[in-house]
Amino acid sequence: MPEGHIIHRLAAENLKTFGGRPVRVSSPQGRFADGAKLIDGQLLATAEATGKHLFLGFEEGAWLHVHLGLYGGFTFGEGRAPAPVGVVRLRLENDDAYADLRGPTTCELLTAAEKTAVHARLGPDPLRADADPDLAWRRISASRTTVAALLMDQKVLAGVGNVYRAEVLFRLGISPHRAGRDLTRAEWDAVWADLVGLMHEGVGAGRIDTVRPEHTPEAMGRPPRVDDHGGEVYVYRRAAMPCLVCGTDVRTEEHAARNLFWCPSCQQA
DNA sequence: ATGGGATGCATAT
DNA sequence: TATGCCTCCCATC
Repeated sequence: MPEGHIIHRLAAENLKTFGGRPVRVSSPQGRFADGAKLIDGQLLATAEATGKHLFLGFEEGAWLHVHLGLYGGFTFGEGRAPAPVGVVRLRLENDDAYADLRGPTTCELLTAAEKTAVHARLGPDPLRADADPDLAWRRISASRTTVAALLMDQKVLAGVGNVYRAEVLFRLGISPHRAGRDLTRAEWDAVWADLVGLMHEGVGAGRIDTVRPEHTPEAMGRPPRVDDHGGEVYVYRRAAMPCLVCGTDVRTEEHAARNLFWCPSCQQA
């Protein structure tokens, strides 16, 4: 379930599990066999994330660059690694633990310069302390593109995906169809601040929860919901269900090749 | 058994 | 704007 919060968690978990020790690196599937061989047995020195990009730094200077794409994922386990199940692109292991990577859109080795180039094409990441939200504001405030599309554009903002996009716009009552340049500075500041808060909570929880305490099913006197993506949200994947705040049916449409969800009443143009 | 969908992105037009 | 790609899982037949 890869938006930026998951990638930051993965950086921390990889570092905790493998950091400072030699790591056996392999590619049971074979597709990353050449790269795995180059770093096999080296110490894992660092791990970091920017947006949805994960970087593991090895002792001789190579960077393992992973992007999960739509459905890639890591599985961690304790103890000796079992025989691989399914299509495992990358396996990291030591005597105490292992991690399997399946289905990534990117799994490659980069030089430091190549890694820098990846960072250079990404906008500020709300989860990074060194992020400069002004860089995003400059692009948004000059763009005729919808705010819905801009929030998903990793050159504008790194780490926000379809769930955070839908939810932050709902929480601030902003119609997803407004042009970026029609946002006020105050609205942008609020969007950024909310993303910083929500995404940090997401890193801690490992899931996306955006519903304020006063709107939880319990507080509203509704039966509790079980959401199939794992968190409590206002509009994401709630098409044709009543808005948790006003009761209007949540709407959905395909927007720039992604499913967009919003409440037409709470988020007026 | 099958097929569609998915929290993403690159490329082509 | 449309298409392809990576892989798994679930609903449906």
